[in-house]
Amino acid sequence: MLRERHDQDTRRVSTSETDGCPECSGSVIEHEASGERACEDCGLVVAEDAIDPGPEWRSFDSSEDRSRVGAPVTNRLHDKGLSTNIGWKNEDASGRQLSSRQRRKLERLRTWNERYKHRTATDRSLKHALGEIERMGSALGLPDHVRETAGVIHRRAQEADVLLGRAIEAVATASLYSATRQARLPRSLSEFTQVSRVGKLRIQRAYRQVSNELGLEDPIGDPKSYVRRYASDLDLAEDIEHIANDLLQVAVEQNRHSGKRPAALAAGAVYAAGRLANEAITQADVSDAADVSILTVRNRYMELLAAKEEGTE
DNA sequence: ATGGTTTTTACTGCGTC
DNA sequence: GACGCGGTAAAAACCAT
Repeated sequence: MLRERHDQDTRRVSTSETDGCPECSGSVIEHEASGERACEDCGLVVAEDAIDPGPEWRSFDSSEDRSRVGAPVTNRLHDKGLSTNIGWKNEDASGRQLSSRQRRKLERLRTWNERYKHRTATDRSLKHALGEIERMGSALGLPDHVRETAGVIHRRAQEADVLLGRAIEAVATASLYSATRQARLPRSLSEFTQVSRVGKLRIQRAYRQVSNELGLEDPIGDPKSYVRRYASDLDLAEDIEHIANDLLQVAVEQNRHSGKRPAALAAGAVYAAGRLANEAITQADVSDAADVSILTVRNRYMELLAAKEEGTE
């Protein structure tokens, strides 16, 4: 018994943006979570890492005015770039020098403005963390949008009191790690260890807690996110993809998946699905596509079928 | 460091085309 | 015989403690 396809995580993209599927000229839908665009009919993945088609800048208040005036709000600055800045020059708007009285007044204003900006301890630590995220992000060559999400994650972590007695840098690193995974850019934890100032263990702990606390999905750890790609690589029909996802669903519900490599589970599911659908695909094919050994494909696929048997009884 | 898992490598026999 | 498949044994890699 197959369950209906979950449609809430895909959305149709307007035809003006796409030319339809190159294979079968079916309509192309976008997978929201992964950013992949795939054909609705044949499952061919048209483009991965699609550019977000949404509006680039939002309006700053609820008004309709979207005039592009001023800098965009960014989560990469601790105050989102919205605080007041006072120039350092001692001149007025038209460039005239100021009187000494006005100059002293301006000095005071600057002082207080700076104090206000970094007033609270949380602001200061956030600033620190965002600095670290920037530093590590550029050291690892991660794209801007990843650093941006890392900033958001860190901010949320801070609001959820994850920091308590933890090195800020550990949480910052964890946030960045999490953001890169969200963006499906698999970087190993050890790469982060090399640029971070804290040890692997602390980062791991922080990562666990952050993702638990914030309920973040881990797209890399989710076997289903691999299915589409493998199925596409192997030129498999869409219903096979569905069967594979269904098998994974059952296995996850029975907790048969913990500890197993997600990619391996996905590979097993794809093979099992192919077999159930009488598709001519070999274990070696799947093993190749998924970069998992043949034996592992075998073990996973048999487990999945066993889980399905138990589930239906 | 250690112990428990999973994954990989290597080698096997069986059936089919 | 070549190929796909299922199994075992042992080493390697991984992860949590």
